[in-house]
Amino acid sequence: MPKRLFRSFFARSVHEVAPDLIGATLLVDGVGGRIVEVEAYHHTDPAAHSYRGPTDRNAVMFGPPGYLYVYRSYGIHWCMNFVCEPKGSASAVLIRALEPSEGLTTMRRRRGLSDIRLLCAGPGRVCEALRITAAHNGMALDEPPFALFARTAPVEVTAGARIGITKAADKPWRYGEKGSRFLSKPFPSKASGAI
DNA sequence: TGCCCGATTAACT
DNA sequence: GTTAATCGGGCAA
Repeated sequence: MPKRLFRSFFARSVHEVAPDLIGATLLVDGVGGRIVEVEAYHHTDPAAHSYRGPTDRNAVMFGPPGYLYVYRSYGIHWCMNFVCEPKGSASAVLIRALEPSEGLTTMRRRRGLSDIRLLCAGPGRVCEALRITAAHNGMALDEPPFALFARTAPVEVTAGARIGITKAADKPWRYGEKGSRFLSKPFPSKASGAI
């Protein structure tokens, strides 16, 4: 049985946690898979929701690490983040893609498609497959319905520019499993390097 | 109060 | 490659 990850796992730099999450398994009510793509957001980062200080929406980011920050994207989708660093640092990791492994039938039904490669290939898609909504904002990641398990084998992690942002777009704070076919987009082979 | 725009996705041409 | 869908947050006035 893989080792469970608890909230203390997140109490360090978001740039350490983010690559360490690649290969970990995330389950919500027993449904989910291996994390293969994430992005790091730090409170000093102009692209981060926390950059301009606390508000009603981003309040969870300013709380303790190990909790879930969920926000509405483009008025349509939900996106989920894991809060990192000591309380008040307002840093978080955006979960961008999973390699589906548990509850495939459930995820296919929720997503309305059968192609396993598209079930969790993008932050909005992950939340639809795991049925994450604003109701999960502020919940602890080491308590039901959530379960996190450390990776069981070494993973080759690559980094690259984050997707869909205009500020600080040059920062290589997108991390993913090298060569995974479950990424939301491939990492440019030239601009990325193994860590 | 009004306006702009976004950590996206799917369906187009 | 391009664009519509869709709406709340954040800031200017």
